[in-house]
Parts: sequence; structure tokens; C-alpha cells
Amino acid sequence: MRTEQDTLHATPCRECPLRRLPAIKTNTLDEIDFIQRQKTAEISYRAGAALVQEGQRDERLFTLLSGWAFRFKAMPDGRRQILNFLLPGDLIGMQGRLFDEAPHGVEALSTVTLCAFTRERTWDVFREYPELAYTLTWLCAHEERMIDDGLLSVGRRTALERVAMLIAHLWSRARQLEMLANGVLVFPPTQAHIADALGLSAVHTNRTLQILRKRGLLALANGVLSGVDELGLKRLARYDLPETSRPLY
Amino acid sequence: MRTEQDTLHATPCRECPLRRLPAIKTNTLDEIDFIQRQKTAEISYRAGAALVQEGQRDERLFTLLSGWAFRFKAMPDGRRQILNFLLPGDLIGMQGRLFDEAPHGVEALSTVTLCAFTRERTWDVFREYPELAYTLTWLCAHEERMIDDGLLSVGRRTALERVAMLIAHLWSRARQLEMLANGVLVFPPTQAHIADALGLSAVHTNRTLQILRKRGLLALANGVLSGVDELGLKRLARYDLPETSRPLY
DNA sequence: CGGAGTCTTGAGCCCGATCAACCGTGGTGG
DNA sequence: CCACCACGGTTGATCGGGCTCAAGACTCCG
Repeated sequence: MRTEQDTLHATPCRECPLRRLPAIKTNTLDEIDFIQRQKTAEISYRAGAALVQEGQRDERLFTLLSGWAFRFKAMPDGRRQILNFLLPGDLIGMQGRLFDEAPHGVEALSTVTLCAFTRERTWDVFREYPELAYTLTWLCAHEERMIDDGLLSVGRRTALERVAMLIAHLWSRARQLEMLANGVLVFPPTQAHIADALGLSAVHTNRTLQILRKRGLLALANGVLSGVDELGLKRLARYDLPETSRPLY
Repeated sequence: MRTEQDTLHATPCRECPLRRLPAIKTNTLDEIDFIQRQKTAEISYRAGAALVQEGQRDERLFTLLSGWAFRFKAMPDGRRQILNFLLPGDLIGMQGRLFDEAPHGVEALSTVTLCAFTRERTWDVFREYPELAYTLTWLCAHEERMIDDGLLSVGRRTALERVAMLIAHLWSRARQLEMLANGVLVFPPTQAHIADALGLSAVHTNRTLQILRKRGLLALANGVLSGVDELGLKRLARYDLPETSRPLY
């Protein structure tokens, strides 16, 4: 059930709020205008909307302008694995190559706004703006690295470590995107989402969160995350890699 | 301990055995010659050699010409997660972007031969050969899809389903790369590798393999895989996505 | 105020981990 | 040639982390 509300060009690319962030790669005005020309629509969906249907072709390619979403794979018997969470600036639909079926679904976690592009024109990027194509590839590689982290968590970390890792990771990303308002983050994923992302049951995810709360590593209630001890969580998760301080996009 | 044996240009790109495979994307002669010019060396390593050290910078970018390898992440306390297995045609070192530390290690499973390129020149690809850059991006997205599958397995499949899925997956890839010799595949990964790829213990992986053997779904002994019932394995793993019959690279 | 979705808590169980031998094979050096 | 050892595979016994089932509490919303 799509409640598309096509507000074309509501946000001119030159004034894109994401561009103000130090975590986002800067582009030349020329490049930005090119992106603006490629952009075919700006679409909003409600929480719970299916942005990409698993196993279906979709001619469009999106960029997440605002809100939360997640990529997932489902099995015929109902089991579901969340592959990663999507935050503003993330690409949607890159993996499902030109004319291929989407190998995964994408669902909105909150009200989201997407910038839509057509797949066909992707080719123009490579021909006319190699610098942007380079960025595109980099984004793809970057997403892969995040999934690698997720795979390590699900494969080799305990439940406590997994939850700690995920919260620390999302908190860190949200921070870099300046989504925090004095130590508080609106956090749309439910415990069931966290469970599906970590390969845990919802019940055990709940108990695990309580332990982290009792240890004073985080506070999570009513869709609001706060009191996050990022370092403590990462230490608990045995995540010793240095924080990337460089621009992310 | 590297036993590099630099046999530059031992395999001219025009005669690359991989190009004969229908699963590999075709390129124009012009593109192939460009690749040939970019190629700086052809290097062989023995099984067990570290092709990429975790957390270390490496200026080089590789292509796996022959042999098996795997990407992995290790935790300080010795836990290890294999992210995916690499077969001929796979790229090595794409994720560890220009001047970044490698976020994962890569190790040879068998004797391998690599084609080496320098990272700096990657940029030339984007500027001069957009078609190749496009392929590069596609390869990256393709690898991500495979990791997505792995994540689903580790997160939501039972041990039996995981092993079935992995064997079916590797068998399918090897088949498309024409690595099978009348129903038999030389299979370098040990049970410990399989365990590390699936988030299982080595002991339980052993017991699980025995069940699959007893059910007549596969035969695996002495580094040789055979008698693989690919469909049976995929059915067991609840893998119902249609086989991709299109070219892979 | 009812209902749906989310969170919480308890009890019991099972899948897969861990610990500990033991076997077979192949390589190495005395 | 054989003693030795390292490594991969196999087997048994036991343990425990996380699952399942089930019920109840809270929150939000129409």
C-alpha cells in the first residue's frame, strides 16, 4: 500500500540538508546540478511501507533523504533477516542490478523521503561524471563493509555483544549524521527489528537489552535511545578497530 | 611468509582462461588491452599465505586468476568469521578503499595466482573506460549480494540448512566456472573453514556434514567434493530463489 | 474505551558449544 | 626406515545460551 505523494523537486539538490554534513562527501556545483537533472521525483512513504518488494523488478533507484529504513531477506516459512539499517544518505536498490529482480526487500521504519532516479540513466553517470561513478562504487564498497561487520556479529558474537555492537554502530552513524538532539536519538526500530538484525529471538533480545540498561550502557524506551556509552558498548562487543574519523561519504 | 614468485605477464589478458567462460562478462579487445596495461604483476602464493593482512594498508588490488581464497575478520580473542570464499574471477581488496586500512584479511586456501594492479590507477578506469568502471561497480554489488545470502544463513538458518546452503552455493559457483571434472570438485576448505564461515563450531560442522552424507546429498572426503545433489541441498536449505541463468560477471 | 502492537516475565527445553579423547594421514628429521 | 609430530577428521559426554511457548503489562491510537 503505497501512499506516494509526489512532491517533485521539493528539495533542490543544491540545498540538500545532507550536504551540510562533514560526513558527506562534497561535490562540485556542476556535479550537484547533474544529480538534480537525474532526479526524477521526491517521494514520501509512511512507516511500514515496502519501498522495494523482494523478488520484484523495479526500474527506480533511490537515495534516502530522511528517515529510517532497512534491507531484509525473508524465507518462505516466515523467518526474516535484516541485512542492515538505512539512514539518510544511503542508496537503495543498488544491488538489484539493471533489470534484475531485487534480491531483498526494503521497508520504511519511519516516515521516509526518497529521491528517485531511474536505473537506465545510471549509465550516464559513468559516461559523463566519472568522479560521481567513483563515489557510487565507494558507497557500494562501504555498505559491504558494514554488512561484513554484521556478519561477524551474527556469526561470532554472543547476544550481549551483538546488541551492544548494533546500538553502538547505529548511535555512531546517527551522530555523524547529526541526528542526535542533546544526547537523545529518536530510534524507530522495535526490539523485533533488532532481533531480526542480529539473528536472535525477540524475547532474548529483550532480556539482553535489560542487562545493558542495568549496566548503564544505554537507555532505550518508547522509541527513544539515550544515555549511550558508545565506548563502553564497543569495548563490551570487543570492537577494537579505530573509529573512522574521516568523511564517510 | 610470502613466497612471491613474480612471473610478470605470464598469462596475457587476451588469453586469460577465465574469458572463455560464459559466466564471465565479455570485453572489447580495447578494454582487454587496457587491463593488460594496468596489470603490474602476476603473483603466486601457497595455501595458507596471507594475501591481505587485516588492518594494514596495501596499495595493490588483485584479481584471483586461479585457486581458492577467503575473506575473514578476526576478533582479538581468536574468534574468526569467514565473510565469503573467493574463486577465480573475484576481486580482492576492493572494499579497503584507497589509502584505507583493510577491514578484513584475505588468505589463500590453495595455491593461488593473482593478477596485481595498483590502486592509484583505479581512477584511470573511471576516467577512460566507463564501461569497465560499471563492471567494477557491478562486481562489488554482486559480492554484496552473496554476503547478504551468508548473513541470512548465519542469522536465520539451522546448522543443517547452513551447511547445505554453503555447499550448494560453492558447488553452483564452481560449476559455472567449469571447475568440476566429471562430477568431482577439488575442495580446499577444511571443516574448520566451513565452521568459521557459518558461525558454527568445528565439531558440530562435522556432525552436520555426516547427516548430509547419510542422506546422500553430498560426498566430501580428502579435499574432494562429489555426489552433490544441488537441488536437494537447496530445497533442504529453503532456498527457493530461481537459479540465475544469466551471465555472472 | 477497546484493540493492536510492543514490551516484559516465567518455565522448560533443545540445538549447538565445549571439553576431551582418539584415529588416520602425511611430512620431517634422526 | 622408523619415530615423531602436526593437522584434520571423528566420536562421546556434558553443559549452557538462547529458543519456544505462554501469559500478562504497557503504550499508543482511533
